[in-house]
Amino acid sequence: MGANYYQEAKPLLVAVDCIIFGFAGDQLRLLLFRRKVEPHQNEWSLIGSFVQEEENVLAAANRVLEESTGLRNIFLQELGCYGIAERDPGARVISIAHFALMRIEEPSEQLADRYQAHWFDTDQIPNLILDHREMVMHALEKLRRKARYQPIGFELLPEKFTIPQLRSLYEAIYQKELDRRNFRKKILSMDILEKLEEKDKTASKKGAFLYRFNLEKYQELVAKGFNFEL
Amino acid sequence: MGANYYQEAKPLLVAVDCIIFGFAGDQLRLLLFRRKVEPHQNEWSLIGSFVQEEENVLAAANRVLEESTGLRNIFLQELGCYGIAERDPGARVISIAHFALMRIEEPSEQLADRYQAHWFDTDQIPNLILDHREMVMHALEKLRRKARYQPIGFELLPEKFTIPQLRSLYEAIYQKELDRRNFRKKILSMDILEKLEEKDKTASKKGAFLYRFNLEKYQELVAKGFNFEL
DNA sequence: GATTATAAGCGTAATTTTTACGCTTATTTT
DNA sequence: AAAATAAGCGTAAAAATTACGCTTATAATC
Repeated sequence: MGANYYQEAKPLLVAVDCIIFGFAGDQLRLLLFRRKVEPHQNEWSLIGSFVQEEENVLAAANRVLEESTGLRNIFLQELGCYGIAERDPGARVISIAHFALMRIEEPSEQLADRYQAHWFDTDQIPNLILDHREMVMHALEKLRRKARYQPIGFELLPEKFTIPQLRSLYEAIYQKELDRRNFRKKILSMDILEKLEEKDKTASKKGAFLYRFNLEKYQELVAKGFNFEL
Repeated sequence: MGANYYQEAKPLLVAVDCIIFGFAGDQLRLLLFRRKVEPHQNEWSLIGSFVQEEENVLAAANRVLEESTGLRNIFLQELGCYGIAERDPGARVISIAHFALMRIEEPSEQLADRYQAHWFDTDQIPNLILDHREMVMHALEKLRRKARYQPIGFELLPEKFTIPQLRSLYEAIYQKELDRRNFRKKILSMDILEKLEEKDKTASKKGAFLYRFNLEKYQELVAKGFNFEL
């Protein structure tokens, strides 16, 4: 110890990996990529990168997201550290896994072509390299837990959405049916949705009113002690 | 990329830091240490260490705990990665913070002498080095959130405890008073405590029966869909 | 052009959970 | 023996959750 404190320690490679979730067709989906390098070249993998010398870890995850989807400012949060010494046969690498939530919109096919990426159903995930399956499973657990107490579900929906769409999302997350009428009652009673004049008519004959999540209102309520729970 | 994939990346120092909580005198407490090295020698700090080349990250945290308290097998869980590039003026170090829960028992004074450690009230935490205060605040939040849905509080109590003791712990964690009668009703209704014959008479004239957390019973109930919530 | 089918949307009753709080009990202190 | 204290038990009121019937708007079908 002492003067040599920092010199005596052995540095390790530090990576970030991103578990990217989306929602489409009433299903929760995961974005996976073909690995470009050996070992395991061409196998399905989470997208990741090494953390650069002067780069914040979270910034590295954001960079990876932008490089792999073209999107900035999407929901991104740390999942945890994967630090088993032998987890990567290529070298001693610890990975800080992050999970991201994005709206799947038009560029979906472009994504696939440009980045060799593909959306998988979360209950049909192919074999993944290293400990990536474990990361995905943990991310799913975390998403399920977190979605209940924080309004993060909206990150997966378009800005304007219907109550039935929102319910369908929660049914996908929780993997269980929710009563239409009670769900609507509960979410509306929170008073964090803004009702719009427009209706979405793509999903039903009658059509359903579009709503928007009101972040300011939500934060105001939270400041007064409100707890989101769905 | 390609063959040089791993070679091109720049390795970083990886540390673990431990936020160690205890409970004594109806107060939640935090174990802090005098830092042994420069910079910030002698200032209050979390206990930590660099992750060794062939060591799992979690194992490093466990090693630190054992070296600093003499205790093995205490509750330990990852808190998160602290990865701001400039967080440590001594070098580029990322730290994986962990939080630990321990029973404060006899060796408390020994700890202080042997390891230059001291238990602080969680609402009277002194200035800490680097981003350690931030880590502690996050750990407190996580503890408060997690204690509500997982029976981790028992890790902070002696094996045998009374209902009023348990309530006092939760009052300390949540920083609010809980109704004696409703608290008892709720925790007993879960059917995860085993009532003992003995009474503890140190805290009241009448004395209170001792209980023990029944882990097997708890796990059995969880398997059947039970959700702990306090 | 009327009828049917479908999902949206509104309401109400039953049930369960939470909250508030009174009363008794065992023991120590006065 | 009386008073004081915290443990422990019970019950009623209030709030939240659950179950589910009915109406409505629209597109598809007859």
